[in-house]
Amino acid sequence: MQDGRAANTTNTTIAAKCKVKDEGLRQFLGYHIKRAYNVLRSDLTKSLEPLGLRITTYSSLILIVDNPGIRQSQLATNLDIERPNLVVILDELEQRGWVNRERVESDRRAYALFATLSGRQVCETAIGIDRAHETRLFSGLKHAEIKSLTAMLNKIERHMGE
Amino acid sequence: MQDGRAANTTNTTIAAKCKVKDEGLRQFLGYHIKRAYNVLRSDLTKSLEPLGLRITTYSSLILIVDNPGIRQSQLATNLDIERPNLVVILDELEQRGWVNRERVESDRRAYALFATLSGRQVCETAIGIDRAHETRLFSGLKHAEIKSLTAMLNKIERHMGE
DNA sequence: TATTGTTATACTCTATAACTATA
DNA sequence: TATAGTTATAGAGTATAACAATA
Repeated sequence: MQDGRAANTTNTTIAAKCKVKDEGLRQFLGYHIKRAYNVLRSDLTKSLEPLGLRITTYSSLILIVDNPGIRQSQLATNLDIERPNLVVILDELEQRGWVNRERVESDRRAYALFATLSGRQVCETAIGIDRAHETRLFSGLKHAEIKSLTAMLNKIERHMGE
Repeated sequence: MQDGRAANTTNTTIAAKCKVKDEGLRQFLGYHIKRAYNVLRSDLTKSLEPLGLRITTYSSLILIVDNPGIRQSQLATNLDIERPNLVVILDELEQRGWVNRERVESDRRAYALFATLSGRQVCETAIGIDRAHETRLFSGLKHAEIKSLTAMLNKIERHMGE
């Protein structure tokens, strides 16, 4: 089964007329997670683009809206983003007028982050878009399936800390 | 542990003393898929690195080993990789001596891809490493859970074609 | 005209080292 | 000295347009 190239003169291109064999890849759960993630990322990116948000800026904005005064370091930790990468994300959010950095008086090294009114508004809109995006892509799954899927993914994610 | 400072004047830094609220993000399945994928990607990348393989070169190599004579365009389609990006992946595999591009006589635009002996050997080793990696990270999941997880992810993935 | 592989390019995400200013 | 934020930089993945050779 491995080697289709019986003769160069008769049929050099067996793979071309057969279905591609991908059992070797499909045996790995990680392969399916990657493919599902790519589909989701691509669709959500396109869905958020009209708002001027990327997935990273959107995720950051949600946490800032829900946690007024959060520090950059806390945000980075919670989003699993390296601090240097967060800087440009916040620059972008600040430039759009959606987030403010405010010096913390008690520790002048740190910045506390606050969403502006328009930041909270665009965040609400984005959440609605995200919900619609997931409703669309997860329509084949029952509510209970989504819950168990979430639980299993959390188990995988937490496994690195052990 | 995080925050010892009680009050600024009253309390400008509420988030600093509370656990960060991430329910807004955690309501989305896509967020959990992304985090699980990042953990998996990072661990598999490190695991394959000693072999000189990246995830993309490794995935390509598996498909070439399992489908001798496959064309680049077929490979790109099956891996959901754009053709231009596949070129550098194959350059790398060819440079390592793991894959050969062979002109197809019946269509001289195309290349048929074949794994070399050492290509098949490194692929076998990599598959063993991948299995160990998944065994490690999925140890919290039962076999039946992994199967249903795979099925659900496939549903999500296929939803884009509709 | 369409397709295969290629080049060039660009954008995003991720990752690390080193700097500054505060603590 | 240690930490918060920053700068600079590099690697990897992804995406599109345009080209040459071939169909």
